[in-house]
Formats: sequence, structure tokens, C-alpha cells
Amino acid sequence: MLKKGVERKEVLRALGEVFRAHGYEGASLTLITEATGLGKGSLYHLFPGGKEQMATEVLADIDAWFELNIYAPLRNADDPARAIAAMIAGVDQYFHSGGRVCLVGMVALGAARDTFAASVDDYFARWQVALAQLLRRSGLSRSQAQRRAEDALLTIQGALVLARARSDAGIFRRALSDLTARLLAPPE
Amino acid sequence: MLKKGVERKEVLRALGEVFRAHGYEGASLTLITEATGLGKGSLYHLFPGGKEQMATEVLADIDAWFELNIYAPLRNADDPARAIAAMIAGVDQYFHSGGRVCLVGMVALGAARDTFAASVDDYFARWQVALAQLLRRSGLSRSQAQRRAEDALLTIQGALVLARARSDAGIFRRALSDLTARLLAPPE
DNA sequence: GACTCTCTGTACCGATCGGTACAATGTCTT
DNA sequence: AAGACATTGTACCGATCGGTACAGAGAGTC
Repeated sequence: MLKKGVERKEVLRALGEVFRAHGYEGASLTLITEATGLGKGSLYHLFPGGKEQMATEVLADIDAWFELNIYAPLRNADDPARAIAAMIAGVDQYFHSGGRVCLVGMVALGAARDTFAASVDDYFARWQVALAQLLRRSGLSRSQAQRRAEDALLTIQGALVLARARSDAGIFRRALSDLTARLLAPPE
Repeated sequence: MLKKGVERKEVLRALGEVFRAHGYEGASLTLITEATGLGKGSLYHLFPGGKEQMATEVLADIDAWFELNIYAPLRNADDPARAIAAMIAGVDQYFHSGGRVCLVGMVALGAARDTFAASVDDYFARWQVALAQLLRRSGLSRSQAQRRAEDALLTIQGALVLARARSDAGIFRRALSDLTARLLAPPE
């Protein structure tokens, strides 16, 4: 029998990778059973809501990871430079230096966007707010802090797209490095 | 009968919008027949290679648009500031100020990437080279020009993702405006 | 050992997928 | 008018889609 909490997390992780690799509509039940090692019976027992519930929970799981490893440290930090460095390091780790795609960004671009619009918006909104508040504490005006936080999110997303499009992880690393400098620059 | 050149372009434009709206794998033949007004008979007469050929030609069509409206002006320009402003204006127009998604970026993120890897890479590579050469003529070092061009492409892609994720076209416009300033900034 | 209740493999469902076959229709040439 | 050829609608193909039904296996309790 499943150790409920633990196993479910592992299933969600496998689901996440399938969605990342094939997109929401492209992740067929066949692919999902292969990736998770679970038959349809188990799958629909764990997720009575089908694919949509799977994706919803995967997004929630991603959100939880970012809340714990990115947003909360940003909120609780008192040294902006260290906090930003930690965020960049966390992002670099999470996205495997550009080798791993952002599922949230992917969903945002696809047809499934409307179904998950709230989760998608929330993911970016909470990140931006947490980062902007930190930047504000470091001396930036409210609007400058918001703009820089927006720039940070957009740079990360763009770097992921371009790195994958050109199969060049260097793009991602260079973008993160430049971004760090831009975030830490003195107020204009 | 079809006026071959003209009608085909129109079909390709409709195809492009279907692919943009539903992704490559999500664009079913049913959706395609509805969007183009063409039955399967006509579709497979025009594109014997099926969906893959349709997507290939759509990508080629996009490439041709950028070659004409973006890359070539960049190459032939002698006033960098004007050329960059024109590029930004062209991009803003093409992407409907963030309301229209980049099909190339979308393909890059999805499972169809490998099938169209060459076209995807080419699209970004030619853009980056054209822009970097212009920046070089404006006094930047080779590596600086390359980095700034890379930054430009990635910013545009990221802005498209974030604007769509948050349903906020303002993000795209702000990103383009900031980008213009960054591209025109004096060498570091 | 019998009774629960959770979990899972398998067979099956109607719908839709991308693609093919082909007869009928239209249009141009002579 | 007749023949050639481009174009199209429709019926159909096997495969796969997401999802359901359900019998039975597995583990925990008494």
C-alpha cells in the first residue's frame, strides 16, 4: 500500500516531468502510466478528477516548492544582496541551468492556459510581490522595485525559452548572471 | 481555382493562428479545417506532407516575414538608433503588443521541438546575428554586441510569456521600452 | 480465518486523432 | 464540345484519446 504522503509526492514529480516533456494536452494517459509506473486504475483512484486534477496538483506542488525555497526566503531576508544571490542560485538549480522547462510558462502559452489561469497568475504574482518588497527594502521606490521584479521574472522565462530553442544552456547562465547585476544595481 | 501564390499565403496565415492558439499537437485537423475553411481533400492536396508540412511552411512563412521586416532592415541600416527603434516597433506590431504569442518560442518549448529544431534555431540565430552586427557598427565590442542581442531576444520571449501568463499587455510594452534603452546604452 | 476497505490490472466505452481513397466537380485548353 | 487536369467533399481507415466499470488482489482489524 502507498505511504500516502510520500508516494503521492513522487507521483506528482513524475507527472510534472511528463507535462514538462509533452505539454498538458500532449501528456497522454499512456505516457503518464509509463512515467509513473501506475496503471489507469491506480491513477484514477489517486486522481478521480483525471488529467485536470493531476495538472492542478502538479501546479500546486510547484507552487509549494517555490513558496518554500524562493518566496519565503525573499520575504524573510534582511540582506538584499544575499537574498538575491540565493534566489538566483535556487532558480538555477530548479531549472537545471536551463535544461529544464518552466511548466507554468509552458501552460501559459498553451491552450490549457484558461483552465489553469488562476494558478498561473498566482505563481508569477506572488513571486513578483515577494521580490519587489525585498527590492523596496533595499532602497528602491515602489514602482522601480515592481519594474525590476517584473524584469527578473521575464528574463528567467525568456532565458528558458531561448536556451531551449537554441540548445544552449550558456544562454541561461549568462542571463542569470546579468540579471543579478541588474537587480543589485543602485536606484536610477 | 486558387490563385496559387496569394491563396496559399492566406491559408498559411490561418494555419499559423491555429498553431498559435492550440500548439502543434493540439491543432487537430478538425480545428484546421474550420480555421482555413478548407476540407481535408483540399488540405492534403495543398500539403501532401500533412500537418508536419503545414507547420514547416508556416515556420518558413514567419521566417520570411522577419527576414523582410526585421533582419534585412537591421543589416542595411546605418543609423543604429533608428534601426533599433524600427525593430522594436516591428516586434510590437507583429506580436500585437503582447496579445499574440510567438509560435517559434512555443514550438521550442513543446514536444515538437526536435522535429523543427533547425527552423527554430535558425530563426533566433539569424535575428541575433543581424542585431549583433548592427550593435557592433554602433561601437560595441563583438562579445558585447552578441550579449546585448541575446538579451534582446530573450527579453522579447520572456515578455510574451509573462504578458500572457498574467493577461497584462502592459508587461510587454514596458519590456520593449526598457529594452530599447538597454540596446542604445553606451558601451560598458 | 472472515470481514473490511484500499488499491490495481484489464477490458471496454464512444469520441476523436491524422491520414487515405476516390468519385464528383470545376476550370482551363484546344 | 471534349479532354486534361486541378480541386474538393465525403466516406472510411486503424490507432489512440480520456475516461469508466469492475472483479479481484493486498493489507489491517477483530
